[in-house]
Amino acid sequence: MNWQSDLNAIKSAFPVTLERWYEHHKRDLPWRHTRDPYRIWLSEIILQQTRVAQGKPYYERFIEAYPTVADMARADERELLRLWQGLGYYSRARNLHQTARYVTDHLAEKFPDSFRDLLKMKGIGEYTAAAIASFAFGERVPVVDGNVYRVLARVYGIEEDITTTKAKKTFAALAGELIQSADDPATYNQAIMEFGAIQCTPLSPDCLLCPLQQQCVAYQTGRQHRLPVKAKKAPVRNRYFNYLVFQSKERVAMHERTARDIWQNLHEFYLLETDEPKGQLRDLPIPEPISELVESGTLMALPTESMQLLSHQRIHATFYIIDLPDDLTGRLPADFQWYSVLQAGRLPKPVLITNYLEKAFG
DNA sequence: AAGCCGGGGCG
DNA sequence: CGCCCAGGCTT
Repeated sequence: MNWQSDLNAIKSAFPVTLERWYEHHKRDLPWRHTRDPYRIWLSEIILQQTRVAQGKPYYERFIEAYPTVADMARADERELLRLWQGLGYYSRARNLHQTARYVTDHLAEKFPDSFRDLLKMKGIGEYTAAAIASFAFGERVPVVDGNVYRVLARVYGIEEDITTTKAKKTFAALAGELIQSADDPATYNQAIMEFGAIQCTPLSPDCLLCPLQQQCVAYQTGRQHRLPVKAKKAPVRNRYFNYLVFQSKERVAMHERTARDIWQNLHEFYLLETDEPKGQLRDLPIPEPISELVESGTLMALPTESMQLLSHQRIHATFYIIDLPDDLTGRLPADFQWYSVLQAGRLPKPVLITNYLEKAFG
């Protein structure tokens, strides 16, 4: 038996193993006692990005308030939103109402009964369409939610970053292949999600009592805690660069950046960085020797503002032109030099500075 | 492809 | 405090 047929054997055994596990471990949840697409739809919308424990009481209240889709369609939107209060992602509630009205008014209270038609409803995406189609109508379409990413990434040792579009395709294709071997697509879909929720959990998966321990690539290679791979988005930091553009007789003072920071070895004006925007020169924390220069100089025109986006930073720049009397031009820090506009134009500079020079002196 | 939308529970 | 949760819509 080569590895290819070996892998296929695992693939066909996997769904049935999960289905059997599910029959023994499934939680008793209210939406598991019905095949009414309305109730299943409601439960799926509530459970989007929401834990079962948090959503369950809401589900009970909604079913009591609106036993049928027509009841929900007739409801006042403010009342529906009030019932939703505290669940978050409030657009879910608005979409819920819209779809209830659509099903009632245009589909004679009969829910779409296929994955394709369900997808057309407001608030129903790939995951929810697959969930309703399989749970209510037995369609053989795979759900791919956070649990499925985690379980498949671990069992098959998939290292792709699950936040990318490419990875979504990889997982959807694998899930679509796997569900072909399921005894019952609805049970299998429930099973893989339940398995992810209570056995193959994000932080401390119960690998020691896991029925897939032998075939799980992650466990066999000790990587279960590092899968799935999920890139964290780098937070964009706001920085405020207040430039004092000292000028004297058609020349400007510049220096080279040397710090371990952006724009290393590029030239810029005298910089005061603050962690919040400062609208005026007098609000800036100007150190002693420089403040004397500013006092003696002349502020020319209004400050110019511009912004530059970097990968993980947003630079907000404000430029103040300060004209210095001749006798003070030697008082800047030692690394500053005076350049004609032409000379300054030839220095290596950040785009932000180049643009400013062009606009102010070009 | 990336940003936005939320509240709660967990280690 | 950061991560994650039965995702989907908009830009």
